[in-house]
Amino acid sequence: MPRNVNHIAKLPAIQRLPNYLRALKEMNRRGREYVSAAHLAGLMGLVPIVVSKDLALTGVQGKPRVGYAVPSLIECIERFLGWNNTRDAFLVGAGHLGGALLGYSGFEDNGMRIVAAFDVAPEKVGSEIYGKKIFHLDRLREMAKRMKIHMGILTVPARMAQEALDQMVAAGIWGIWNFTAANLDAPENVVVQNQDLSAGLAVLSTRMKDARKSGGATKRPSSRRLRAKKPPAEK
Amino acid sequence: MPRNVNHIAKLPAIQRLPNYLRALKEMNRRGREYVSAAHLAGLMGLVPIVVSKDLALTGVQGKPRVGYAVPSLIECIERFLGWNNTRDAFLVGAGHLGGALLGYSGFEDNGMRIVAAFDVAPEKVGSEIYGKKIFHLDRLREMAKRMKIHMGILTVPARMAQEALDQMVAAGIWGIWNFTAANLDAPENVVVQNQDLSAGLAVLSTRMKDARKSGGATKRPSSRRLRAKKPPAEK
DNA sequence: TAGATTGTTAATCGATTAACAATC
DNA sequence: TAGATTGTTAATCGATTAACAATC
Repeated sequence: MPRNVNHIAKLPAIQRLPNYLRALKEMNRRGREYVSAAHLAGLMGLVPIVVSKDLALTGVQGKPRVGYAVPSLIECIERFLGWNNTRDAFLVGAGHLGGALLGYSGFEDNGMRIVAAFDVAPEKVGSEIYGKKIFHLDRLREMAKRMKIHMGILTVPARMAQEALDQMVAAGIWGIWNFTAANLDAPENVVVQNQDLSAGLAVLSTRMKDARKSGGATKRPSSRRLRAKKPPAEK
Repeated sequence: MPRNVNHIAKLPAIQRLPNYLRALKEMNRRGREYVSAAHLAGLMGLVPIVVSKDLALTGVQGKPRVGYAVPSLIECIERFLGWNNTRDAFLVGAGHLGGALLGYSGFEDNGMRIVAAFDVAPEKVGSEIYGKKIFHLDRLREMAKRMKIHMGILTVPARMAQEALDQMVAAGIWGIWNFTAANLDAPENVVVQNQDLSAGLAVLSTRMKDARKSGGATKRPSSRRLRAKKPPAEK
Protein backbone atom coordinates (compact mmCIF):
# COMPACT_ATOMS: atom_id res chain seq x y z
CA MET A 1 0.00 0.00 0.00
CA PRO A 2 2.05 2.94 -1.24
CA ARG A 3 1.35 6.23 0.48
CA ASN A 4 1.46 8.32 -2.64
CA VAL A 5 -0.16 6.87 -5.74
CA ASN A 6 0.62 9.90 -7.86
CA HIS A 7 3.86 8.37 -8.79
CA ILE A 8 5.43 6.37 -11.53
CA ALA A 9 8.30 4.16 -10.54
CA LYS A 10 11.53 3.39 -12.35
CA LEU A 11 11.63 6.72 -14.13
CA PRO A 12 15.39 6.62 -14.78
CA ALA A 13 15.16 3.11 -16.20
CA ILE A 14 12.29 4.04 -18.50
CA GLN A 15 14.30 6.92 -19.88
CA ARG A 16 17.16 4.60 -20.79
CA LEU A 17 15.01 2.11 -22.67
CA PRO A 18 14.74 4.08 -25.95
CA ASN A 19 18.51 4.12 -26.18
CA TYR A 20 18.71 0.33 -25.88
CA LEU A 21 15.90 0.02 -28.38
CA ARG A 22 17.69 2.10 -30.98
CA ALA A 23 20.85 0.03 -30.68
CA LEU A 24 18.88 -3.21 -30.79
CA LYS A 25 17.03 -2.25 -33.95
CA GLU A 26 20.32 -1.49 -35.62
CA MET A 27 21.70 -4.89 -34.53
CA ASN A 28 18.56 -6.52 -35.81
CA ARG A 29 19.02 -4.89 -39.21
CA ARG A 30 22.52 -6.29 -39.30
CA GLY A 31 21.22 -9.73 -38.49
CA ARG A 32 22.66 -10.09 -35.00
CA GLU A 33 20.70 -12.68 -33.04
CA TYR A 34 21.87 -12.37 -29.44
CA VAL A 35 23.26 -9.64 -27.25
CA SER A 36 24.48 -9.57 -23.66
CA ALA A 37 23.79 -6.86 -21.09
CA ALA A 38 27.51 -6.20 -20.96
CA HIS A 39 27.67 -5.54 -24.68
CA LEU A 40 24.79 -3.07 -24.58
CA ALA A 41 26.35 -1.44 -21.53
CA GLY A 42 29.58 -1.00 -23.44
CA LEU A 43 27.82 0.80 -26.26
CA MET A 44 26.26 3.39 -24.00
CA GLY A 45 28.77 3.87 -21.23
CA LEU A 46 26.84 2.12 -18.48
CA VAL A 47 27.76 -0.63 -16.08
CA PRO A 48 26.26 -3.99 -17.09
CA ILE A 49 24.13 -4.47 -13.98
CA VAL A 50 22.16 -1.32 -14.85
CA VAL A 51 21.29 -2.76 -18.23
CA SER A 52 20.30 -6.13 -16.75
CA LYS A 53 18.01 -4.50 -14.23
CA ASP A 54 16.46 -2.23 -16.82
CA LEU A 55 15.78 -5.06 -19.23
CA ALA A 56 14.31 -7.26 -16.49
CA LEU A 57 11.70 -4.54 -16.04
CA THR A 58 10.27 -5.30 -19.45
CA GLY A 59 9.75 -8.95 -18.55
CA VAL A 60 12.18 -10.24 -21.13
CA GLN A 61 13.89 -13.54 -20.45
CA GLY A 62 17.51 -13.98 -21.33
CA LYS A 63 19.50 -17.15 -21.70
CA PRO A 64 22.44 -17.63 -19.38
CA ARG A 65 25.61 -17.97 -21.39
CA VAL A 66 24.27 -16.37 -24.60
CA GLY A 67 22.34 -13.27 -23.61
CA TYR A 68 19.03 -11.95 -24.90
CA ALA A 69 17.48 -12.74 -28.27
CA VAL A 70 17.51 -9.41 -30.10
CA PRO A 71 14.05 -9.64 -31.70
CA SER A 72 12.30 -10.68 -28.52
CA LEU A 73 14.10 -7.96 -26.58
CA ILE A 74 12.90 -5.35 -29.07
CA GLU A 75 9.39 -6.74 -28.77
CA CYS A 76 9.45 -6.62 -24.96
CA ILE A 77 10.79 -3.08 -24.73
CA GLU A 78 8.26 -1.81 -27.27
CA ARG A 79 5.40 -3.48 -25.48
CA PHE A 80 6.56 -2.15 -22.13
CA LEU A 81 6.66 1.40 -23.47
CA GLY A 82 3.39 0.98 -25.33
CA TRP A 83 5.23 1.57 -28.60
CA ASN A 84 3.92 -1.58 -30.24
CA ASN A 85 0.76 0.31 -31.22
CA THR A 86 1.64 3.67 -32.77
CA ARG A 87 -0.49 6.51 -31.46
CA ASP A 88 -1.67 9.33 -33.67
CA ALA A 89 -0.98 12.78 -32.26
CA PHE A 90 -1.80 16.42 -32.96
CA LEU A 91 0.72 19.20 -32.64
CA VAL A 92 -0.50 22.55 -31.35
CA GLY A 93 1.65 25.57 -32.18
CA ALA A 94 3.46 25.49 -35.53
CA GLY A 95 6.25 27.93 -34.71
CA HIS A 96 10.01 27.40 -34.76
CA LEU A 97 10.08 24.42 -32.50
CA GLY A 98 6.75 22.95 -33.56
CA GLY A 99 7.87 23.08 -37.17
CA ALA A 100 11.10 21.31 -36.32
CA LEU A 101 9.21 18.52 -34.58
CA LEU A 102 6.92 18.16 -37.59
CA GLY A 103 10.01 17.58 -39.68
CA TYR A 104 11.51 14.98 -37.40
CA SER A 105 10.93 11.52 -38.79
CA GLY A 106 12.18 9.54 -35.80
CA PHE A 107 9.00 9.67 -33.74
CA GLU A 108 7.40 6.86 -35.72
CA ASP A 109 10.02 4.57 -34.22
CA ASN A 110 8.89 5.86 -30.83
CA GLY A 111 5.27 4.89 -31.03
CA MET A 112 3.97 8.27 -32.19
CA ARG A 113 2.84 9.69 -35.51
CA ILE A 114 2.03 13.39 -35.84
CA VAL A 115 -0.94 13.54 -38.19
CA ALA A 116 -1.77 17.26 -38.22
CA ALA A 117 -0.85 20.59 -36.69
CA PHE A 118 -2.87 23.53 -35.40
CA ASP A 119 -2.18 27.22 -35.08
CA VAL A 120 -4.03 30.53 -34.99
CA ALA A 121 -1.81 32.59 -37.33
CA PRO A 122 -3.77 33.18 -40.58
CA GLU A 123 -0.67 32.91 -42.73
CA LYS A 124 0.07 29.43 -41.37
CA VAL A 125 -3.44 27.99 -41.48
CA GLY A 126 -3.97 26.09 -44.71
CA SER A 127 -0.29 25.64 -45.38
CA GLU A 128 1.85 22.56 -44.90
CA ILE A 129 5.10 21.99 -43.02
CA TYR A 130 7.08 18.94 -44.06
CA GLY A 131 3.92 17.47 -45.51
CA LYS A 132 1.73 18.00 -42.43
CA LYS A 133 -1.29 20.24 -42.84
CA ILE A 134 -1.84 23.18 -40.50
CA PHE A 135 -5.43 23.79 -39.38
CA HIS A 136 -6.93 26.60 -37.37
CA LEU A 137 -7.09 25.87 -33.66
CA ASP A 138 -10.87 26.24 -33.85
CA ARG A 139 -11.01 22.93 -35.67
CA LEU A 140 -9.03 21.03 -33.03
CA ARG A 141 -12.01 19.80 -31.07
CA GLU A 142 -14.04 18.51 -33.95
CA MET A 143 -11.09 16.81 -35.63
CA ALA A 144 -9.71 15.24 -32.46
CA LYS A 145 -13.08 13.71 -31.65
CA ARG A 146 -13.63 12.45 -35.18
CA MET A 147 -10.13 11.00 -35.50
CA LYS A 148 -10.06 9.78 -31.89
CA ILE A 149 -6.79 11.54 -31.10
CA HIS A 150 -5.64 11.24 -27.49
CA MET A 151 -2.09 12.53 -27.63
CA GLY A 152 -0.91 16.07 -28.24
CA ILE A 153 2.30 18.06 -28.49
CA LEU A 154 2.23 21.56 -27.08
CA THR A 155 4.63 24.05 -28.71
CA VAL A 156 2.86 27.40 -28.43
CA PRO A 157 4.37 30.49 -26.76
CA ALA A 158 4.36 30.12 -22.98
CA ARG A 159 1.71 32.78 -22.35
CA MET A 160 -0.77 30.89 -24.53
CA ALA A 161 0.03 27.46 -23.15
CA GLN A 162 -2.71 27.16 -20.52
CA GLU A 163 -5.40 28.24 -22.95
CA ALA A 164 -4.13 25.81 -25.59
CA LEU A 165 -3.97 22.98 -23.07
CA ASP A 166 -7.54 23.64 -21.98
CA GLN A 167 -8.66 23.36 -25.58
CA MET A 168 -6.74 20.15 -26.06
CA VAL A 169 -8.30 18.65 -22.96
CA ALA A 170 -11.77 19.75 -24.12
CA ALA A 171 -11.02 17.97 -27.39
CA GLY A 172 -10.45 14.70 -25.55
CA ILE A 173 -6.66 14.75 -25.61
CA TRP A 174 -5.41 13.31 -22.33
CA GLY A 175 -1.69 12.84 -22.93
CA ILE A 176 0.24 16.04 -23.53
CA TRP A 177 3.91 16.49 -24.30
CA ASN A 178 4.57 20.01 -23.09
CA PHE A 179 7.52 21.84 -24.65
CA THR A 180 6.61 25.19 -23.13
CA ALA A 181 8.13 26.55 -19.95
CA ALA A 182 4.69 27.15 -18.44
CA ASN A 183 3.50 25.43 -15.26
CA LEU A 184 0.26 24.03 -16.51
CA ASP A 185 -2.85 23.13 -14.61
CA ALA A 186 -4.65 20.06 -15.87
CA PRO A 187 -7.33 17.69 -14.61
CA GLU A 188 -6.14 14.67 -12.65
CA ASN A 189 -6.81 12.20 -15.42
CA VAL A 190 -4.72 14.11 -17.95
CA VAL A 191 -1.05 13.20 -18.23
CA VAL A 192 1.24 16.17 -18.81
CA GLN A 193 4.85 15.41 -19.59
CA ASN A 194 7.08 18.46 -19.35
CA GLN A 195 10.03 18.64 -21.71
CA ASP A 196 11.73 21.72 -20.40
CA LEU A 197 14.93 22.51 -22.26
CA SER A 198 16.25 24.83 -19.60
CA ALA A 199 16.43 21.92 -17.16
CA GLY A 200 18.98 20.24 -19.41
CA LEU A 201 20.86 23.46 -19.86
CA ALA A 202 20.99 23.91 -16.09
CA VAL A 203 22.65 20.52 -15.73
CA LEU A 204 25.17 21.27 -18.46
CA SER A 205 25.99 24.64 -16.91
CA THR A 206 26.58 23.30 -13.42
CA ARG A 207 28.65 20.43 -14.75
CA MET A 208 30.81 22.90 -16.65
CA LYS A 209 31.11 25.14 -13.64
CA ASP A 210 32.07 22.20 -11.41
CA ALA A 211 34.53 20.88 -13.96
CA ARG A 212 36.33 24.20 -13.96
CA LYS A 213 36.69 24.09 -10.20
CA SER A 214 37.92 20.54 -9.96
CA GLY A 215 40.31 20.68 -12.89
CA GLY A 216 37.99 19.30 -15.51
CA ALA A 217 37.11 15.91 -14.14
CA THR A 218 33.51 16.11 -12.95
CA LYS A 219 31.70 14.07 -15.49
CA ARG A 220 29.19 11.29 -15.56
CA PRO A 221 30.43 7.98 -16.94
CA SER A 222 29.16 8.83 -20.40
CA SER A 223 32.21 7.62 -22.19
CA ARG A 224 32.93 4.23 -23.56
CA ARG A 225 36.29 4.47 -21.90
CA LEU A 226 35.05 4.00 -18.36
CA ARG A 227 34.16 0.41 -18.14
CA ALA A 228 32.84 -1.99 -15.60
CA LYS A 229 36.07 -3.86 -15.10
CA LYS A 230 37.50 -3.49 -11.66
CA PRO A 231 40.76 -1.58 -11.63
CA PRO A 232 43.68 -4.04 -11.86
CA ALA A 233 44.62 -4.88 -8.29
CA GLU A 234 47.90 -3.35 -7.19
CA LYS A 235 49.97 -5.89 -9.15
CA MET B 1 35.66 9.88 0.16
CA PRO B 2 33.10 9.04 -2.49
CA ARG B 3 33.78 5.85 -4.38
CA ASN B 4 32.77 7.23 -7.75
CA VAL B 5 33.82 10.75 -8.56
CA ASN B 6 32.25 10.67 -12.02
CA HIS B 7 29.10 11.91 -10.54
CA ILE B 8 27.18 15.11 -10.02
CA ALA B 9 24.87 15.20 -7.05
CA LYS B 10 21.45 16.78 -6.67
CA LEU B 11 20.57 16.32 -10.31
CA PRO B 12 16.81 16.48 -9.75
CA ALA B 13 17.12 19.65 -7.70
CA ILE B 14 19.28 21.34 -10.32
CA GLN B 15 16.69 20.59 -12.96
CA ARG B 16 14.00 22.32 -10.92
CA LEU B 17 15.97 25.51 -10.40
CA PRO B 18 15.26 27.10 -13.80
CA ASN B 19 11.56 26.82 -13.10
CA TYR B 20 11.88 28.70 -9.82
CA LEU B 21 14.09 31.24 -11.53
CA ARG B 22 11.53 31.99 -14.22
CA ALA B 23 8.77 32.56 -11.68
CA LEU B 24 11.04 34.70 -9.54
CA LYS B 25 12.03 36.95 -12.41
CA GLU B 26 8.38 37.50 -13.20
CA MET B 27 7.70 38.37 -9.55
CA ASN B 28 10.65 40.71 -9.59
CA ARG B 29 9.26 42.52 -12.64
CA ARG B 30 6.03 42.97 -10.77
CA GLY B 31 7.86 44.41 -7.81
CA ARG B 32 7.28 41.60 -5.36
CA GLU B 33 9.92 41.69 -2.64
CA TYR B 34 9.55 38.46 -0.69
CA VAL B 35 8.35 34.95 -1.44
CA SER B 36 7.95 31.84 0.71
CA ALA B 37 8.86 28.31 -0.27
CA ALA B 38 5.19 27.39 0.08
CA HIS B 39 4.15 30.01 -2.43
CA LEU B 40 6.68 28.86 -5.00
CA ALA B 41 5.65 25.28 -4.37
CA GLY B 42 2.04 26.21 -5.02
CA LEU B 43 2.92 27.68 -8.41
CA MET B 44 4.62 24.56 -9.64
CA GLY B 45 2.74 21.77 -7.96
CA LEU B 46 5.44 20.71 -5.53
CA VAL B 47 5.40 20.22 -1.79
CA PRO B 48 7.02 23.13 0.08
CA ILE B 49 9.81 21.12 1.65
CA VAL B 50 11.16 20.26 -1.79
CA VAL B 51 11.43 23.94 -2.64
CA SER B 52 13.12 24.76 0.67
CA LYS B 53 15.69 22.04 0.19
CA ASP B 54 16.36 23.05 -3.40
CA LEU B 55 16.82 26.69 -2.52
CA ALA B 56 19.10 25.87 0.40
CA LEU B 57 21.41 24.28 -2.14
CA THR B 58 22.16 27.65 -3.67
CA GLY B 59 23.28 29.03 -0.33
CA VAL B 60 20.50 31.60 -0.12
CA GLN B 61 19.39 32.73 3.32
CA GLY B 62 15.72 33.28 4.01
CA LYS B 63 14.08 35.15 6.83
CA PRO B 64 11.78 33.20 9.11
CA ARG B 65 8.32 34.67 9.00
CA VAL B 66 8.76 36.51 5.67
CA GLY B 67 10.46 34.15 3.26
CA TYR B 68 13.23 34.84 0.77
CA ALA B 69 14.09 38.22 -0.73
CA VAL B 70 13.26 37.81 -4.41
CA PRO B 71 16.29 39.66 -5.86
CA SER B 72 18.80 37.85 -3.69
CA LEU B 73 17.16 34.52 -4.47
CA ILE B 74 17.47 35.20 -8.20
CA GLU B 75 21.09 36.16 -7.67
CA CYS B 76 21.86 32.98 -5.71
CA ILE B 77 20.20 30.63 -8.20
CA GLU B 78 21.94 32.28 -11.14
CA ARG B 79 25.29 32.10 -9.46
CA PHE B 80 24.75 28.48 -8.47
CA LEU B 81 23.94 27.54 -12.07
CA GLY B 82 26.74 29.69 -13.44
CA TRP B 83 24.18 31.79 -15.27
CA ASN B 84 25.44 35.08 -13.88
CA ASN B 85 28.06 35.17 -16.64
CA THR B 86 26.47 34.43 -20.00
CA ARG B 87 28.49 32.00 -22.09
CA ASP B 88 28.80 32.35 -25.85
CA ALA B 89 28.05 29.15 -27.75
CA PHE B 90 28.27 27.76 -31.28
CA LEU B 91 25.57 25.62 -32.81
CA VAL B 92 26.64 22.81 -35.13
CA GLY B 93 24.02 21.53 -37.57
CA ALA B 94 21.55 24.11 -38.89
CA GLY B 95 18.74 21.73 -39.80
CA HIS B 96 15.14 21.65 -38.57
CA LEU B 97 15.93 21.47 -34.91
CA GLY B 98 19.08 23.55 -35.02
CA GLY B 99 17.19 26.30 -36.80
CA ALA B 100 14.45 26.23 -34.20
CA LEU B 101 17.01 26.59 -31.41
CA LEU B 102 18.60 29.53 -33.23
CA GLY B 103 15.21 31.21 -33.18
CA TYR B 104 14.58 30.64 -29.51
CA SER B 105 15.24 33.81 -27.56
CA GLY B 106 14.90 32.32 -24.09
CA PHE B 107 18.43 30.96 -23.79
CA GLU B 108 19.86 34.33 -22.91
CA ASP B 109 17.93 34.08 -19.66
CA ASN B 110 19.62 30.74 -19.15
CA GLY B 111 23.20 31.88 -19.28
CA MET B 112 23.81 31.06 -22.93
CA ARG B 113 24.01 33.10 -26.12
CA ILE B 114 24.28 31.37 -29.48
CA VAL B 115 26.61 33.55 -31.52
CA ALA B 116 26.97 31.57 -34.74
CA ALA B 117 26.02 28.33 -36.45
CA PHE B 118 27.93 25.85 -38.60
CA ASP B 119 26.90 23.42 -41.30
CA VAL B 120 28.32 21.71 -44.36
CA ALA B 121 25.42 22.21 -46.80
CA PRO B 122 26.55 24.75 -49.43
CA GLU B 123 23.08 26.28 -49.66
CA LYS B 124 23.08 27.06 -45.95
CA VAL B 125 26.62 28.38 -45.63
CA GLY B 126 26.64 32.16 -45.91
CA SER B 127 22.96 32.52 -45.09
CA GLU B 128 21.36 33.62 -41.84
CA ILE B 129 18.71 32.03 -39.65
CA TYR B 130 16.92 34.36 -37.25
CA GLY B 131 19.81 36.76 -37.56
CA LYS B 132 22.55 34.20 -36.83
CA LYS B 133 25.13 33.61 -39.55
CA ILE B 134 25.84 30.11 -40.82
CA PHE B 135 29.48 29.27 -41.50
CA HIS B 136 31.07 26.23 -43.06
CA LEU B 137 32.13 23.62 -40.51
CA ASP B 138 35.70 24.02 -41.76
CA ARG B 139 35.83 27.39 -40.06
CA LEU B 140 34.72 26.07 -36.66
CA ARG B 141 38.18 25.51 -35.27
CA GLU B 142 39.66 28.84 -36.21
CA MET B 143 36.63 30.81 -35.07
CA ALA B 144 36.18 28.95 -31.79
CA LYS B 145 39.78 29.57 -30.85
CA ARG B 146 39.68 33.21 -31.83
CA MET B 147 36.40 33.89 -30.05
CA LYS B 148 37.27 31.63 -27.10
CA ILE B 149 34.07 29.60 -27.40
CA HIS B 150 33.81 26.70 -24.97
CA MET B 151 30.19 25.65 -25.31
CA GLY B 152 28.48 24.00 -28.26
CA ILE B 153 25.09 22.70 -29.32
CA LEU B 154 25.06 19.58 -31.44
CA THR B 155 22.09 19.22 -33.81
CA VAL B 156 23.48 17.30 -36.77
CA PRO B 157 22.03 14.02 -38.07
CA ALA B 158 22.91 11.14 -35.74
CA ARG B 159 25.31 9.44 -38.16
CA MET B 160 27.44 12.58 -38.33
CA ALA B 161 27.37 13.30 -34.63
CA GLN B 162 30.65 11.65 -33.58
CA GLU B 163 32.59 13.33 -36.36
CA ALA B 164 31.06 16.71 -35.51
CA LEU B 165 31.78 16.24 -31.83
CA ASP B 166 35.41 15.40 -32.57
CA GLN B 167 35.74 18.63 -34.50
CA MET B 168 34.14 20.61 -31.72
CA VAL B 169 36.52 19.10 -29.19
CA ALA B 170 39.47 19.85 -31.46
CA ALA B 171 38.24 23.43 -31.60
CA GLY B 172 38.49 23.72 -27.82
CA ILE B 173 34.79 23.30 -27.06
CA TRP B 174 34.48 21.31 -23.85
CA GLY B 175 30.78 21.61 -22.96
CA ILE B 176 28.42 20.05 -25.47
CA TRP B 177 24.64 19.98 -25.43
CA ASN B 178 23.87 16.93 -27.52
CA PHE B 179 20.46 16.83 -29.18
CA THR B 180 21.29 13.80 -31.30
CA ALA B 181 20.35 10.25 -30.38
CA ALA B 182 23.94 9.08 -30.82
CA ASN B 183 26.00 7.61 -27.99
CA LEU B 184 29.02 9.80 -28.23
CA ASP B 185 32.55 9.15 -27.18
CA ALA B 186 34.38 12.12 -25.72
CA PRO B 187 37.54 12.76 -23.71
CA GLU B 188 37.15 12.75 -19.94
CA ASN B 189 37.49 16.47 -19.57
CA VAL B 190 34.67 17.20 -22.01
CA VAL B 191 31.16 17.51 -20.61
CA VAL B 192 28.48 16.02 -22.83
CA GLN B 193 24.89 16.65 -21.82
CA ASN B 194 22.44 14.46 -23.69
CA GLN B 195 19.04 15.94 -24.44
CA ASP B 196 17.33 12.92 -25.88
CA LEU B 197 13.73 13.63 -26.81
CA SER B 198 12.76 9.97 -27.00
CA ALA B 199 13.47 9.62 -23.27
CA GLY B 200 10.71 12.10 -22.54
CA LEU B 201 8.41 10.42 -25.00
CA ALA B 202 9.05 7.08 -23.32
CA VAL B 203 7.93 8.50 -19.98
CA LEU B 204 4.80 10.01 -21.50
CA SER B 205 3.95 6.76 -23.24
CA THR B 206 4.30 4.59 -20.16
CA ARG B 207 2.34 7.05 -18.06
CA MET B 208 -0.45 6.96 -20.62
CA LYS B 209 -0.36 3.19 -20.76
CA ASP B 210 -0.44 2.93 -16.96
CA ALA B 211 -3.25 5.48 -16.70
CA ARG B 212 -5.37 3.35 -19.01
CA LYS B 213 -4.86 0.31 -16.84
CA SER B 214 -5.60 1.96 -13.54
CA GLY B 215 -8.56 3.99 -14.72
CA GLY B 216 -6.74 7.18 -15.50
CA ALA B 217 -5.20 8.05 -12.17
CA THR B 218 -1.49 7.35 -12.45
CA LYS B 219 -0.01 10.78 -12.54
CA ARG B 220 2.73 12.74 -10.91
CA PRO B 221 1.66 15.60 -8.67
CA SER B 222 2.01 18.07 -11.53
CA SER B 223 -1.20 19.89 -10.83
CA ARG B 224 -1.77 22.90 -8.64
CA ARG B 225 -4.71 21.03 -7.17
CA LEU B 226 -2.64 18.60 -5.15
CA ARG B 227 -1.33 20.63 -2.32
CA ALA B 228 0.82 20.14 0.69
CA LYS B 229 -1.92 20.52 3.26
CA LYS B 230 -2.56 17.42 5.26
CA PRO B 231 -5.94 15.88 4.58
CA PRO B 232 -8.47 17.21 7.11
CA ALA B 233 -8.46 14.73 9.98
CA GLU B 234 -11.56 12.56 10.16
CA LYS B 235 -13.69 15.39 11.64
C1' DT C 1 4.00 37.83 22.31
C1' DA C 2 2.36 34.31 19.03
C1' DG C 3 2.74 32.26 14.97
C1' DA C 4 4.54 31.74 10.38
C1' DT C 5 8.41 30.41 8.15
C1' DT C 6 13.21 29.01 7.66
C1' DG C 7 16.80 25.70 8.75
C1' DT C 8 18.36 21.23 10.52
C1' DT C 9 18.30 16.61 11.77
C1' DA C 10 16.12 12.06 11.32
C1' DA C 11 13.27 8.64 8.81
C1' DT C 12 11.61 6.74 4.71
C1' DC C 13 11.69 5.52 0.16
C1' DG C 14 13.68 4.44 -4.33
C1' DA C 15 17.67 3.60 -7.39
C1' DT C 16 22.09 1.82 -7.91
C1' DT C 17 25.60 -1.33 -6.90
C1' DA C 18 27.40 -5.62 -5.06
C1' DA C 19 27.34 -10.52 -4.08
C1' DC C 20 26.05 -14.80 -5.29
C1' DA C 21 23.05 -18.53 -6.89
C1' DA C 22 20.99 -20.64 -11.02
C1' DT C 23 21.53 -22.25 -15.66
C1' DC C 24 22.60 -23.30 -20.18
C1' DT D 1 32.37 -30.10 -17.82
C1' DA D 2 33.63 -25.25 -17.10
C1' DG D 3 32.59 -20.79 -17.52
C1' DA D 4 29.90 -16.95 -19.12
C1' DT D 5 25.81 -14.86 -18.38
C1' DT D 6 21.23 -14.25 -16.45
C1' DG D 7 18.38 -13.69 -12.37
C1' DT D 8 17.79 -12.79 -7.44
C1' DT D 9 18.67 -11.18 -3.00
C1' DA D 10 21.22 -7.97 -0.02
C1' DA D 11 23.83 -3.65 0.77
C1' DT D 12 24.75 0.96 -0.23
C1' DC D 13 23.80 5.35 -1.66
C1' DG D 14 21.03 9.39 -2.74
C1' DA D 15 16.60 11.90 -2.81
C1' DT D 16 12.41 12.81 -0.70
C1' DT D 17 9.60 13.37 3.18
C1' DA D 18 8.74 14.10 8.06
C1' DA D 19 9.59 16.09 12.56
C1' DC D 20 11.05 19.66 15.14
C1' DA D 21 14.05 23.42 16.67
C1' DA D 22 15.39 28.24 15.73
C1' DT D 23 14.01 32.87 14.70
C1' DC D 24 12.10 37.03 13.39
